[in-house]
Amino acid sequence: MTLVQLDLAQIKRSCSACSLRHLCLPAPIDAADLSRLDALVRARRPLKTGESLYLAGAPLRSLFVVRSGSVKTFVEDKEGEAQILGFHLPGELVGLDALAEDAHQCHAVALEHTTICEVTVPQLLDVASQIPGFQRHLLRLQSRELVRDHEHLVLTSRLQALERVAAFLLALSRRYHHLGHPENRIQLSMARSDIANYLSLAIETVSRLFGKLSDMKVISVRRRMVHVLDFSKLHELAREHHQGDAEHAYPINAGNQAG
Amino acid sequence: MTLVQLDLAQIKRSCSACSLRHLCLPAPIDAADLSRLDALVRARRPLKTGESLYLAGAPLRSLFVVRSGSVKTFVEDKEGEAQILGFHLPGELVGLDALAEDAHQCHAVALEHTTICEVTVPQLLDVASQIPGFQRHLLRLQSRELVRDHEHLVLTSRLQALERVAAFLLALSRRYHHLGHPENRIQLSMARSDIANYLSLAIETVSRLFGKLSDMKVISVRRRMVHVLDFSKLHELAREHHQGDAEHAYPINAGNQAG
DNA sequence: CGGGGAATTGACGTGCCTCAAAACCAGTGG
DNA sequence: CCACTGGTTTTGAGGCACGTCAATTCCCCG
Repeated sequence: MTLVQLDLAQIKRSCSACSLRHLCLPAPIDAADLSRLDALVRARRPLKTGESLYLAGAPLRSLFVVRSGSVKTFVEDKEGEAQILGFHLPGELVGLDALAEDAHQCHAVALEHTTICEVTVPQLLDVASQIPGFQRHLLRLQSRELVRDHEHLVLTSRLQALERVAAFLLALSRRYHHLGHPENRIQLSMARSDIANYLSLAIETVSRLFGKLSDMKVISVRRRMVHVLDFSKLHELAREHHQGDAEHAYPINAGNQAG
Repeated sequence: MTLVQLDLAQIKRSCSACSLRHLCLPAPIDAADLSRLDALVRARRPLKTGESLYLAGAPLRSLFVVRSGSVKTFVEDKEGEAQILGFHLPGELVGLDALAEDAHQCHAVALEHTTICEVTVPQLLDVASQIPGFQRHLLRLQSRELVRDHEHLVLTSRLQALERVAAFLLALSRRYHHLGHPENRIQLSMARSDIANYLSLAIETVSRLFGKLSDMKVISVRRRMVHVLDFSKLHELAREHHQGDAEHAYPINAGNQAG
């Protein structure tokens, strides 16, 4: 390997050149600060499908940003049954829930071939106390995570099974679109069982509802490839804009059966 | 009102004299820093039952600490149906989910007569950047909130109705005990409908299960006063230590019906 | 003592889970 | 090129935990 190649690799994994920069860094950041950040971000060996980024209980050393691919985080109960907390796409910070106890509270596993940026916590806190606005940025990211969790709770607690699936697909579409993907084409990186677990449904129910949405010509599904055919219908099903829908006038209960 | 009384009131609401100090402040904090904090904490007019601390959508100006009483936070969907996100007891910070968008994402309402400490966000961030460890403390608090939310999700997603109620009571018992209350005596500040909503159950189900736990001699209930009679049984029911229980060998499903 | 919200209790219905089996697909090796 | 294997996904039949509806009962409070 020549020096030139090394330099290229170096540049390629620096924040300055990263296309995801606007996702993990605060908006106004000058060149000097940026290079300071570059110094402390390390690239990790890429993860293969199913490989673990960290385990619950592990001492907190670093936080991670997904660079490409995707990661699921989940907790396990005593019987070994998992509850998936979230799916993390490129540009998203992983590990924030470990800051309370200085130990990871959940497992993080790659859903596909995935590359990761790593920042050690002491360095991160150090930089945060020095670069104005960065401390605030961290708080913002954590707060955003809180809001996400609340949305997840509402998703699983207050929506019918079909509504959950529709909302899930819409959210994924939005997030991938935000990363520059076409918004009608969703390449799922997770298995049906992961989707079911995340939505608190049985795997068979998810499968059936994918079929139903397909029958309704709202999406087309082939294995893990989903195409959205009718966004407005999907929105309607996800109860996201409810513009005078007629057919499914369910009573909206304080705590319905499905949640 | 005399000057002496004013001074007493002043002292009483200062952080230095607050019995909850160890809850909202980082452990090692010196006298000078403490008085600096005192300067920026304001007491608010007490809230009556049902009164609102802030509404979703309101611009973020301050964060709040419950001083006495309790608060529920909740979001509302388009149909006006609520989903309760959490109950906040004395010493707990409220409003952290507003830091992402500089606007409150949920409503906060007092469940009983409640007193509140208020800190404006600019002042808080200012102090955080000056007092070493305080920035970290804020991140810790937010992280703890994340962990709480994850526990709430597991509670509603993976547990049977009876298990949820048991786990809920145990958690409340623990939290009040931590505040110096007797751990077997739980004075609920919220209505059955709030508990039901928080646990994603129908209000009738909660009522029936309170009755069932009472029949089983695990608790005694009279209106909003709950006494725990058998902690180990309650733990068992909450699936918190599962020591070879025989009777209810449910299959633990990937996504059971109730969630 | 009477009005009204909160809580309880009972009868019944159903959305989703469970169990079971078939279909599908990717990867492997003959 | 195709049969073989194992995991994933789909499809069907039936059951149950919890929701819904409706009617009391219980308190709190004026």
